[in-house]
Amino acid sequence: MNSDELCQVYRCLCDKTRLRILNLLSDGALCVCHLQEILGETQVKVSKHLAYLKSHGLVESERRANWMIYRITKKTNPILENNLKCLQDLTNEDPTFRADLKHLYDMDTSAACCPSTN
Amino acid sequence: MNSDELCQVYRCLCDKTRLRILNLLSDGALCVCHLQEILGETQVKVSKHLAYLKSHGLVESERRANWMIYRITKKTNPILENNLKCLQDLTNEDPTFRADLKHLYDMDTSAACCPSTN
DNA sequence: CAGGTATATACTTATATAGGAATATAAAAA
DNA sequence: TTTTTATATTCCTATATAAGTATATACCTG
Repeated sequence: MNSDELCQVYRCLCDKTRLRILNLLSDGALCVCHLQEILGETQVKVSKHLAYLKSHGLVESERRANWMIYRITKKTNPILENNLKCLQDLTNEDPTFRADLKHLYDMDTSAACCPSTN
Repeated sequence: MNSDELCQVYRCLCDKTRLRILNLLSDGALCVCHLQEILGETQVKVSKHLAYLKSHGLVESERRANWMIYRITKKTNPILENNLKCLQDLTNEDPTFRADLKHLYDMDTSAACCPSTN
């Protein structure tokens, strides 16, 4: 990774909605509709931020029937991994991150769109 | 630190010039003119990026006669410290960061503007 | 005080990006 | 094949910010 790529990772991280998405995906893959529900944001907004993250290699997606399943990229990225870890540490301090995760855990994950086969 | 403050830190990190500045300051305090010379950028550009970093609490400054000495903030900031460490690890990989540090080490630091009393 | 040096700020322009509205696409269901 | 569901894309507008030019400020020296 060079300095330009590094900047780009930080550009991905410098938006709150994207941080919330990454925080949720750190816990496992999710479909757009579940992200949308947890974040309480519009479909377009969520979809665009996912596209941004994907275009810069931070997340990957896979279609499953009607649904698109997003996950943190499998390619190793030390900077990303490091900062995702920081995010987890922050979860206890930040109300938004904490509420998002609670929402995720309370969610019915038996729906067809988010198979537990993460 | 909450999620909004976290975003702001990443906003500070997502510019290459600012990353170069932070990388240099990780090694110790520097005046604007030395930063300017190492970076090979205009005075305005360097000054503005320093102002940006300062306004968001990542660096501090102190006047010494004609010169302004900038340093990494003394307030502990786990995210910042963590990423500055990543920067150092990257120094070996990235030509710009490496060249900047070489330039710094080769520089005459006996000048009045950059007393070694960092 | 006048002049010089170092740095900061104001003003302007260009670009990236955020977000909304409408529409397009892909797959499943009827 | 039409409709529905889930997601993506296009078009538009507003805002943040990067960088340049010119100017202002702060401090030092004589």
